[in-house]
Amino acid sequence: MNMDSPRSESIPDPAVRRLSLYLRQLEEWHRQNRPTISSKELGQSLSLTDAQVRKDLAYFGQFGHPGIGYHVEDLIARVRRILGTDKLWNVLLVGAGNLGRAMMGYRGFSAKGFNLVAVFDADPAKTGAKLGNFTVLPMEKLQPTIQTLDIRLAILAVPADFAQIVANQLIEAGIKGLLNFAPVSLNIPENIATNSVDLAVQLEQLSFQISTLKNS
Amino acid sequence: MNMDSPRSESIPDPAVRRLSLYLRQLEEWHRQNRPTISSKELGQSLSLTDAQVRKDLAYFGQFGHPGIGYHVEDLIARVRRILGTDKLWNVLLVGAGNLGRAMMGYRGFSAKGFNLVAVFDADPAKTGAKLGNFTVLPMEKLQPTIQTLDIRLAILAVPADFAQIVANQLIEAGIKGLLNFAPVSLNIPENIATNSVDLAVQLEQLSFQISTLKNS
DNA sequence: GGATGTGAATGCATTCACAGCA
DNA sequence: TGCTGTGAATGCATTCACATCC
Repeated sequence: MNMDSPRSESIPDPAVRRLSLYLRQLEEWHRQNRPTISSKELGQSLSLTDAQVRKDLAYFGQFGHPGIGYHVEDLIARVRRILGTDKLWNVLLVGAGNLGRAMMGYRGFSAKGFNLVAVFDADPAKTGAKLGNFTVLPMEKLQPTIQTLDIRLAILAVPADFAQIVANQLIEAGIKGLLNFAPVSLNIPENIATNSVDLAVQLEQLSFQISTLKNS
Repeated sequence: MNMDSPRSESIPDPAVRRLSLYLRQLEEWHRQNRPTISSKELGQSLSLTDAQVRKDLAYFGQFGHPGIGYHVEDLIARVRRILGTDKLWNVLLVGAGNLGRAMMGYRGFSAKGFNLVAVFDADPAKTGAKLGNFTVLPMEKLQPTIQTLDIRLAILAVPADFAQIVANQLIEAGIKGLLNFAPVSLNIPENIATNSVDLAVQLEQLSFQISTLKNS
């Protein structure tokens, strides 16, 4: 069962976040038919040190070749395996508003191992409608759909006031990971993975940086 | 080496990120007419320790009252001042695709101190069209618009292949902060603030967490 | 020579624990 | 008593520096 994941619990969280960025960069080099890459180059492309890159990758195994670097195609496969995206994940979306429709239109999912397979909305005025390739389903269909399609990931694109309620419904229905776009802090059990993106928070961080970056 | 900005440079980045979350939570309590809040409660609402909250706020000043806590309305004003969102920021958007249109439709900007004032697209088929309240402008209008409206923040919602090019144009035209939704690592000068949101990266992180969270 | 992998050293961020104030 | 603000202690993450291998 447990082959080359020696110490899952001692891996720094920042290292895992960077792993996704390494992968994105590696895929770019792969498109350019670059066969091999050094930790130095990989680091430079993301403004990191070479040591940082090597240390990060070494948490998961020995993927490099001294004197040569990392084989791009091989490392991509390894990183995907680590992140769990070597297999395809079915994903559902709740919220057929502006943001939800943007998600439905996003063509980049499948290349990264994700498959948007169902869209829900609580508003009866929206359910039944055909938006792009999707028919918007009512919330009652949540549980059966999740089970039938073995969905573990959900994207939450509903108004702030409903986010916690819908999150509860999703977890109740068996979802294991939640990507939340509503500007609220969700109260989520320990065994459910969650991740939030708040547009206003992002802009605030820029505002702060600009306001305090006068002297350089 | 000795500079006269006492703490501006020694504030941990994670503390600044949490500041935005504190603000969001405080605003929620303010809507509920909660007059005062303790570091304990504020921490619990975000799964942080009370000491963490106090230490974070103390980087910026002494805002609390021993025995009582923090005055909600006052602290909101203080935090907004710190983040720079006590004044309104004009923001522009590049990219009138799916995601761009979602941004145009987002009603939550102004309450947080941001004002979307102009939308651009490189595609001549899109420029001139009226989308919602916005007329999509061609890229040639970038520089004059930025200067006329004193825009310092930009949201980048263009395809990956164009992100770097457009980023360069924006910086050239005087933009100081950049919120990038394209799945690429931008190469940006030191004195420009930047922040990225990559949907696939977010999902990958969830995938990893779920895959390695079996034992709990 | 050119590059990795990794203990050791450094540097940050978080937590502790307590003095001090309302 | 209840709560803040903060030095000191702890715990993590990053960087250094070098043995090792192609």
